[in-house]
Amino acid sequence: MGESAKPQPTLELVAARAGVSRATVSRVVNGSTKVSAEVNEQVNKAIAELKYVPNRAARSLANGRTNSIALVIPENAAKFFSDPYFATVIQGAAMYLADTEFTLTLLIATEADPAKTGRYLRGGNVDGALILSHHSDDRSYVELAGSLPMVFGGRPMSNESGELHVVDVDNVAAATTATRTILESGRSRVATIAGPQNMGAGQDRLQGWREALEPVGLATDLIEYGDFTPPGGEAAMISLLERGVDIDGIFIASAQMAFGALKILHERGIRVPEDISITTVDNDSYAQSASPPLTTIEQPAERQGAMMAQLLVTLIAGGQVPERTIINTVLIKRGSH
Amino acid sequence: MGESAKPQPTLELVAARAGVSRATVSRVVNGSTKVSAEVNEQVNKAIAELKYVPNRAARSLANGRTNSIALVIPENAAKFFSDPYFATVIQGAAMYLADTEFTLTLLIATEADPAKTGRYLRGGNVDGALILSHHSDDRSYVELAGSLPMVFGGRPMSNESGELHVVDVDNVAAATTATRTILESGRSRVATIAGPQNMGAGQDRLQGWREALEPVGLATDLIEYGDFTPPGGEAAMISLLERGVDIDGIFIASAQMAFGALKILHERGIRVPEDISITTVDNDSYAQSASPPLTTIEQPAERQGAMMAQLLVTLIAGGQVPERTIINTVLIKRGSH
DNA sequence: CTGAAAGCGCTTACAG
DNA sequence: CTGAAAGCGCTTACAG
Repeated sequence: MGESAKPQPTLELVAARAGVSRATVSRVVNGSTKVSAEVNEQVNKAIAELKYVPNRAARSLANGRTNSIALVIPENAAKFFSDPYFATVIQGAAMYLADTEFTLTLLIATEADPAKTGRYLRGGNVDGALILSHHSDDRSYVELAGSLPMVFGGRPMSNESGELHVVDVDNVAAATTATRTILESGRSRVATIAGPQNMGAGQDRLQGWREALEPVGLATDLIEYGDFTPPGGEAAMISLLERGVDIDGIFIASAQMAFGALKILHERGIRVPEDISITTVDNDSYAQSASPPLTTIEQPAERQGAMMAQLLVTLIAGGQVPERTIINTVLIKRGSH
Repeated sequence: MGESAKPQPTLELVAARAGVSRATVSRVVNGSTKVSAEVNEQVNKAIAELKYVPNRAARSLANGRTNSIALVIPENAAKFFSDPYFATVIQGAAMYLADTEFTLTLLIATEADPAKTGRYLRGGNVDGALILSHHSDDRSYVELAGSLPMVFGGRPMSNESGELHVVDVDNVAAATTATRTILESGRSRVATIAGPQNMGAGQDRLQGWREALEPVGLATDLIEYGDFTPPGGEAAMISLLERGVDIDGIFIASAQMAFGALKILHERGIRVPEDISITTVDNDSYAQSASPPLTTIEQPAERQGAMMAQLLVTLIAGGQVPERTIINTVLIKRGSH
């Protein structure tokens, strides 16, 4: 008959201690305004004394909300997680949600069972989802957008439906700006190391480079591709050099690739920016620590993540959000151009 | 009376369709062995046809388990998330759990409300927790270990209780090995750039450096500290050089710091490894892309994360796990020593 | 091997 | 402003 130690105190216990009904305790817990100040105080006192914490499962079952949000990440996560840009987006979303009632559930979209994630999302386990997939095979998520509030980070490749909400930077404009910065220092033979063409960011940055060169009558034939990583940048740089063309500028689609490219350039005694002017995207530690430090386009990744979370919360609450939200980028001039 | 569209099919619907009771459907869903093959098949057919997915909240409320695991991360997450090592640990844990019934909930231990995380963990919202905090103020989590299955990544600073489960690399041995590698190339004036001394890894690697030098009668006075980031490494390198001592080797406690130090060395025309031999810890893209590529100790971060998850799952299931699990490191020889 | 029934801890119309 | 009661969708002894 004595009180046992471990089990969490329940609403019922709080109610008994405060001398009110469970309904009233529930109202206090949920911040209902229709509770008298006096009762409100009693109940809060009991809650504090008992260290009562509401049971999520019960609450969820009763009101049909889960208070949890999925963060979907492509399995190809080795690359993904170690990319400071994505890591920072996640951080921004997580920190924003830490101040809300929502909890973030990490979902790895595994290739072994591709339907698993969809099942989970559709299974009523979350109130909404943040999608960071960027590959061409993101169709399944795009289709889910009809039945579950979702916000995409970066534009998905397969956007037929239109009824999507995405938070993105204007990658085309960013690349154009970065490329023009090279032109301003008087260069005229400008190459690019582009990102993967099965990602929106990869496509758009290549496009932006073109849009800077074409209007001024410069050639757009010097293109190599990398996977956004340092080794990818190294390989692309080598290929570029092997062409035997006189290059005096390169727009490189990510700082990590620029970093790899720089290494090759150093090894061959090619000077930056004297011989080749370089600009890139991402203001991460690669851009900052490179020699010379890289002139780059900063993407406010943390803000992007927070924005994604904020929009999703709005969506879940039944609010309206724009289909496309653009996060402004800023050009950071350093020594590489 | 017509069937409406959206609402998830319930257990009840499946039962009706399969012509059995809800209890039986529940048994099938949970893989009970005491169901006849025939009934089992009928039920599974109904489940497939209805695309039934069990409601987590209801299940959780009924059986007292949440099937979710918290991943606790210190708020000081800017540094944290962009550290490839931690990112990879998280990835390892997430991928391991993706194949289980458990879901990973990201918890940022916010400084604004330090008790919030504790409340969440104690509130019965999760079945267990993975703690990646490494600072001296991790006491609150250590204390929680009594009431909730927990596994620590890296040894916590305040380990009074003893009843802890930690997965760690042997940082002392790693540092000793790395430092000895410098000695083997005939160096005798060996400095270190150590990590933060409020983290276990920072302390232990400094200790390992000492243990390599003292037995052979070398001085252990050349110590500078950094925060594990490239800028931290730069600053420490500058301080080291300002001492005006002839240094011919440096053990640097992280690749990111080594990376920063290398930048300073390049600028001053000091050659690596000719003038100064360098070894470090972490086989990430910093170590791989540096010039020269860094001789380093690889910590299998993904495996560490997976191991943490695995041990926690065992603990939750009521199993026994060792208090300390050591992940082996491996020395990777490259051009910097 | 299978079913009826109680119960998990909340929320929420509905009355008053 | 407050309470009694039904209900959220499962699981699990308990019988049979």
